[in-house]
Amino acid sequence: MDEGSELIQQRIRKLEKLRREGRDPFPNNFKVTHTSKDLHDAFGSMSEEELRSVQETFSIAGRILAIRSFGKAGFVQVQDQKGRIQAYFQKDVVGEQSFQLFKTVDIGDFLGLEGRIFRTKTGELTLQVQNFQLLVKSLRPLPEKWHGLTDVETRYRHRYLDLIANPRVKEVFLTRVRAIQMIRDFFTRRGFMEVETPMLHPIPGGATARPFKTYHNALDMELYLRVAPELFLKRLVIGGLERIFEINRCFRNEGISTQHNPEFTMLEFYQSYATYEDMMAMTEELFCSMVKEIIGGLRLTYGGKEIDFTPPWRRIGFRESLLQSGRFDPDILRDRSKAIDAARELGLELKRGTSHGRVLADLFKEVVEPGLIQPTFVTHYPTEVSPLSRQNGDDPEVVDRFELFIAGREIANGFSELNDPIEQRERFLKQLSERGEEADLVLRLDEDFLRALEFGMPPTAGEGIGIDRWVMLLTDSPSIRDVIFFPLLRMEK
RNA sequence: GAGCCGUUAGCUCAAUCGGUAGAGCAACUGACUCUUAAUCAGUAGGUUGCAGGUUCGAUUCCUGCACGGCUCACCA
Repeated sequence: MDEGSELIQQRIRKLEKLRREGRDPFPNNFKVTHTSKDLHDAFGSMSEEELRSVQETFSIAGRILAIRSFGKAGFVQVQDQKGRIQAYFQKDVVGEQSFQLFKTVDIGDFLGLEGRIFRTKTGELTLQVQNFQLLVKSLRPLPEKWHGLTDVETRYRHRYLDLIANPRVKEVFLTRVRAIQMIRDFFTRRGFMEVETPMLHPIPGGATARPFKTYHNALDMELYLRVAPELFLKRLVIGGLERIFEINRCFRNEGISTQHNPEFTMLEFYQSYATYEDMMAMTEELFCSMVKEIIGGLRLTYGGKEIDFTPPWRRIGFRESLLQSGRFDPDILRDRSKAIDAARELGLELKRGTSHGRVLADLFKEVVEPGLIQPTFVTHYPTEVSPLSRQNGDDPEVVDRFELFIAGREIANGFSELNDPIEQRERFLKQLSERGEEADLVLRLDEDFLRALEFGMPPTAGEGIGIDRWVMLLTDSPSIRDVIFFPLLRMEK
């Protein structure tokens, strides 16, 4: 603690004075009967005359956000989890001794308040305090009330201050919680079982991203934090769990940006005897129900752009989308070198595996993706960039896969699962040879997964949805850090 | 990892051309029994992110570092 700080010293002196007077500055015997919201809900529409007949007393507790005090009376604004309410202290009502205590409380302290409800001259619903207790003496001054807390570093590092000072922040996280709850309900109602699979993977798989490495002492074993749950969820499908979903953290040791946090939350779900087309239909249904429930309609505004979720959403083939951009010679689809030329013209670096499909995917990312503002399913990606997807029956060069784009970002990725173990092994091997130079990618053949596949996986479709990015859309948040309580930051000095 | 921008009182922000670092809120003292950015009078609060350099003199100019933001790259 910065013991030199005068403000903290003052408060410590107050705390010591309370102790000397025999008052506990941190008691825990106060019983709460109501929240601020309970009172607003019950009495918010009643006039002062009507309130006069309410003789009941209410006990609420919360943190003081503002004090407006006079000689022998005073108002405080108290905040609890559900909101804020004003309380009125009068010397004549609470008594001389209690009023002296009231005079010493600070912004930031917690109070337990008991009293009647009334409406002030200016019309504000207010608790007329009859008895109260200091519940917590706060030792540090809160951010200023009018401008609030805007310093982003403080907001992220000390999220509690952000939550206290900026009511909007609580709403964002409330929306996040509601969205996740709705996803659970959606899948549970459809007979999906929620499961948990390992975070610690001996071989990282299910996505091509750099993993975090860790180590288990007793087993003397290197482990990786999972980059995706996919391969373990499929093992469960092989075990006969036909409908499963998991909502949990994934970890990728990549750069940090407004759309990337090293740990993020992903929903993955799998349904046997379904196809990628069923997944698209389900995604539409899931997202529309959430938007309707949370926004109250099918249109929302993100970053000033209106996004319309009215189904059916646009669907376009991956290759078609490249041609429709009007930026490319159609031959890029047939001729790998033409595709590479097009990429060079755009100034793209092609250091990764430069398979034809990879190059086309890079062109797509550069040219098509940013323009996909309205919800759009892009289907039939090149097989070369989709190592876990089932090939299309008519054209083995592409897979039965889609990605959902909204506001120029990838939100979901789903496909009919590849369940041919021989083909899967070949795809893995191809992937390994393509990326062999990139040693730190730690790609290894997951023999255990391949063995499981050899026992037979029912035809299945699966999908992954980035929850954080979806919540960004629902809450009009420009940065992923606005929807994660504690985004990763460098250590403070 | 690269580029650009930022860092001044607890919070939000000023500070002319390089010339003694200010305000509002918060805090402290006093007045005030319906305020709500309460009001009024007064007081205190600073190693200007850190370390160097230039200069008679640096918040200001230069270099390095730290942390943050945005953009790019890697990825989802």
